[in-house]
Amino acid sequence: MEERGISQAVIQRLPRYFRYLGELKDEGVERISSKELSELMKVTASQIRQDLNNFGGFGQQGYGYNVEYLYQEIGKILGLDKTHHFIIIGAGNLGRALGNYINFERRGFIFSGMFDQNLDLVGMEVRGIKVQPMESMERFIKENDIDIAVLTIPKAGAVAVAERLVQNGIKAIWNFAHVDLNVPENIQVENVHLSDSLMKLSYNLNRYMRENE
Amino acid sequence: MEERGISQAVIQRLPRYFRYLGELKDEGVERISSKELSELMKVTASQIRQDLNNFGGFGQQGYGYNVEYLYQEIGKILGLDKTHHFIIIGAGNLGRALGNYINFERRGFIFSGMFDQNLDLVGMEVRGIKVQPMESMERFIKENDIDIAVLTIPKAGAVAVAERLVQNGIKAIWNFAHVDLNVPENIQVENVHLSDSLMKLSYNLNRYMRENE
DNA sequence: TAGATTGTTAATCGATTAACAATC
DNA sequence: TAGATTGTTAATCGATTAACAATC
Repeated sequence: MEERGISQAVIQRLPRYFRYLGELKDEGVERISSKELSELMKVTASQIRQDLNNFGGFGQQGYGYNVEYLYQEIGKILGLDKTHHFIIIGAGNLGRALGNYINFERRGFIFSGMFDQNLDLVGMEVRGIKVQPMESMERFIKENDIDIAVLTIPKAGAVAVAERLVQNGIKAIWNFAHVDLNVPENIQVENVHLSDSLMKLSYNLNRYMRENE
Repeated sequence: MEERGISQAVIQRLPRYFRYLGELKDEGVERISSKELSELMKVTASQIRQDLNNFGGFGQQGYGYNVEYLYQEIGKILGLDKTHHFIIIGAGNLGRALGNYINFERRGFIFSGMFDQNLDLVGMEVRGIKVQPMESMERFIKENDIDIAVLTIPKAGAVAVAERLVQNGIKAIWNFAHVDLNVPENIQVENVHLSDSLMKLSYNLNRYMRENE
């Protein structure tokens, strides 16, 4: 499990580079220097060069970076050249919203199955995928080469479901449940705690208001 | 606009403290030491004490922290004792999912209005709130004391809509559009870039797979 | 070639952890 | 009072920024 020593702070910035480079590419920009990119993204040129050099030298002295090439390379670093199949656990509003989001497919994430405890939702279709009962989950994971699970269920059941997912070979969990999962460290978990995010916004909003009236 | 010098890293951790304390409170736990809490949350006791002491001394030597009191105090720091009205711009799947999420009300965030460009969606109801056309937005914001806008529209229109929101007195934007907004610095923006989050998961998943086969 | 800009080392800054005196 | 645990200062660690030699 040899840690490659690249900090999560760096990883977190890669998708943003990827996004800006994608836009530059679409605009037909061929090359860009770290300085130009830094002005666009409002970060330091130093940081861009340091971040990229964690993964290799993608630029050329005196020239800068080739936009198309760098875009492709960051995509590879992020693993977007690979295909992963994912399932969504929880067919509520949020689960259905994510299931309907077609852009994930463009990045290699294939929506393959959806599950819910609530039998009223079973049979419902989301983008051509039929919601199945929880009992079918184990078998489905194994037979369909699923390695990512998206958890959009209430926090009460989330920890137990996460354990079941792991036992059946899930390698990564995108967790929208408002609870910290308890899984082995070789399982990748990415938390999206929406209410935490809203509370942070709330803090900043109230602090600003306090200071200004 | 005097900066109070509390880092966003600290702010980001507050909702998690709040969540754990809420659970302890519900379990009837009366007091807890930074050491016990640190074991529960898998952080250092030092960090907990440092974080809290940015806002004042909430504990007592030899005793620890009173759970109920600390919970309340963190809630106040986060501004959860105040009420804020928010609107959702974009009545697509994600917008509707957020509109249907009732827990925000419990924290003082009141879902007050919803808007969409698509006239097919106008008139639709989400939790008792009728979707209105974009033209009604300006007036609605002013007449209903709205200070938070949730942006769940495609990135193409997001930057322009954000500017309109700001012109009409919105103080904070919870941005789900996959683009960086360009608003004055006194406007609070909290980004939730879902695909960035998924790409980070992808990186970690692929790195782990690379290292293990 | 001269100019530009990278890759990388060194300096700085900030955040986390450790230690301990204060005190309940 | 003695023991426990905070609040806070000092030490360490890591991340960011600056500087510059290498090189296209």
